[in-house]
Amino acid sequence: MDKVMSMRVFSAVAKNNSFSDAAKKLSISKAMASKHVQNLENTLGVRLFNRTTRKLNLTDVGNAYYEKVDSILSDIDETELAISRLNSEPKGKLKIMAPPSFGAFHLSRALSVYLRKYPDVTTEIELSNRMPDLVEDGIDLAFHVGKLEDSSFVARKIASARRVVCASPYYLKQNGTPQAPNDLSKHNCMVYAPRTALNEWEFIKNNEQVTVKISGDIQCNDGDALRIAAIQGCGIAQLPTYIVGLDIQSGRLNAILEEFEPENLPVYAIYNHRKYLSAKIQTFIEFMYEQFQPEAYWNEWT
Amino acid sequence: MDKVMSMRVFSAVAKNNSFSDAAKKLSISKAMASKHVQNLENTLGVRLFNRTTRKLNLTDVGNAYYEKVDSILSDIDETELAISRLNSEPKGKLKIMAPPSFGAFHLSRALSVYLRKYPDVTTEIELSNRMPDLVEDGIDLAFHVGKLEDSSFVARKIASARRVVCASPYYLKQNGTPQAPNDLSKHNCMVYAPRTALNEWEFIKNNEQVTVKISGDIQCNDGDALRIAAIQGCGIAQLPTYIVGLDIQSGRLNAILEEFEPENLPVYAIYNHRKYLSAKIQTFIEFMYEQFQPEAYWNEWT
DNA sequence: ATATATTGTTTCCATATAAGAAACAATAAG
DNA sequence: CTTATTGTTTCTTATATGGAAACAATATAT
Repeated sequence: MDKVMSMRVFSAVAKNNSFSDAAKKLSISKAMASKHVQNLENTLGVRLFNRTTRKLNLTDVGNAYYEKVDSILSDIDETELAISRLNSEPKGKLKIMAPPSFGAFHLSRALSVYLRKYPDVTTEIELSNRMPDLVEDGIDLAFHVGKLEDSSFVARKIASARRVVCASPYYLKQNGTPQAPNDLSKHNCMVYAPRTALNEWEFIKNNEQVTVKISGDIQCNDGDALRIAAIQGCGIAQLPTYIVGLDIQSGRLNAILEEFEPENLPVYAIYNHRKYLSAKIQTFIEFMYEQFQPEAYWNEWT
Repeated sequence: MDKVMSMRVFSAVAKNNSFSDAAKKLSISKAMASKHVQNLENTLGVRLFNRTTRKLNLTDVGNAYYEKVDSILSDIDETELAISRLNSEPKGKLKIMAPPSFGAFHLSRALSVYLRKYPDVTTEIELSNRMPDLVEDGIDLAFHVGKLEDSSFVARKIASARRVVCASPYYLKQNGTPQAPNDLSKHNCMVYAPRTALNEWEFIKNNEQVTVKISGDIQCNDGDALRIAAIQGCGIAQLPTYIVGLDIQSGRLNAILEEFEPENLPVYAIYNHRKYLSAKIQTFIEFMYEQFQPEAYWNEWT
């Protein structure tokens, strides 16, 4: 028998000086009203009302209890209301994790708009190339580019990342421009290994996916570092356009082998659970999704 | 599912960072611990913990809830403890009702001793000849002399009241002393009608109860008034010894027809309920009972 | 690597409980 | 004297409770 309910019944009976009226107001039978008060009396070992079938009077213990019960009940109600509100309005700290090459520019760019829209939300951002442990690290939302291995969390695709092979104009002038994927074997191809090593590059040739083993003198898990290396003419890199899009647009890098481009990688927002998702997380995921509809701005530069 | 229990489980899980440990400490199965937290999450519409089988973390809603839950729980516990104590230690106001002729002297005499023994008890005394309505009048304890009609309350016999026929020496000298109950018909017999009218007096003759119709020019529901009348020589009265005991002892009144005395009347303490009787009432009943053991002092004057 | 132990969850089932309808006892009011 | 209303009790049924065991996931030990 639910003690909180018993307390509600007791309070109502005391207020109305009647079991019947209290039962009506609480939409329960008077039989239950009677049992609830008895339940309280039994657990407390105390008589709360002196009552006959016609008269009702709080005992003085009952009176002392009554003085406390209402404040306890309203404490419970207020707390539950506040908790529900906390979850239904975007509010509180949003802990986000993202790969540096994605987060440093694109995430913070979007975030600044989001935070202006929801001023009660604050953020803590961790940029890292490691795979996040949402529960252990207490992370609300993590971004991941590429296929997902683990499925112990929920993922929502928010954008796609076009991958492009590129090099600096200077490098291409010095070493020639590859015309087909296989030409890459003669070049210094810098390996981007975000979270998983990638010493193969994907392409699409005659509607068929082909992979080309590549090699070079730089392997790095940080896309921005490779971008700098490419710009400086160290070699060729296959990088997402969210890293090199602007460089290609401005001519610092040239895209090559565009006609062999592989399928875009998915960009996921991943989080812990689907049920009872808090408003701050829900609205942020939705907001990020909107940002990159119908196509992420970083994928086009012509 | 008891919400208070669910809150206790939630609090324990948060404290121990473990469902299993919390379950052990609360002596429930871990299955139940899990269900209780789910119960809370469902009623609140909120995720309280991020959890996998190996890791556990409060969500920030969970954290906000946790900050409140403990204070609510301790509020409930403290209240219940205080209420139990209130009932188990003599404390608070004791509302007593008694017939004036009994209360004005004997009750207040005993009460002054009782109150010295239990300083946390205060009293409100109503002296009245009417029959008390314990519930309506909010009376903790009432005293009644004589047979009980109503049985909607609990009664405890605490003493017996000897009844004696008496008159002033002056009256007897003027009108003669009756030698047998039947002689009373020639006398002015004052009718004492406490709560129920008594125009018959009881006697015992040859081990058999006999009643004698009496008449006189005074009928009163207040014993003390009749006592005064008797002392002043107005007539003969049959009165309890708790009223006239001292007068007979001092010679202001003479007892007559002592060999025909009827059975003593019971003196009852009556109260509302037997279960969960508060300490103040319980101890007071016991105290009063002790006062008049083995025999009430008012019944003997020789 | 493989085995073992421990975690939180789920399933299953006997048991206990909740809830209300109706009968009941007590007592005001008409 | 009848009627209506009170709080309690009884009775029955549908539901919930609670734990054992199976389960899935994942640390730790060997």
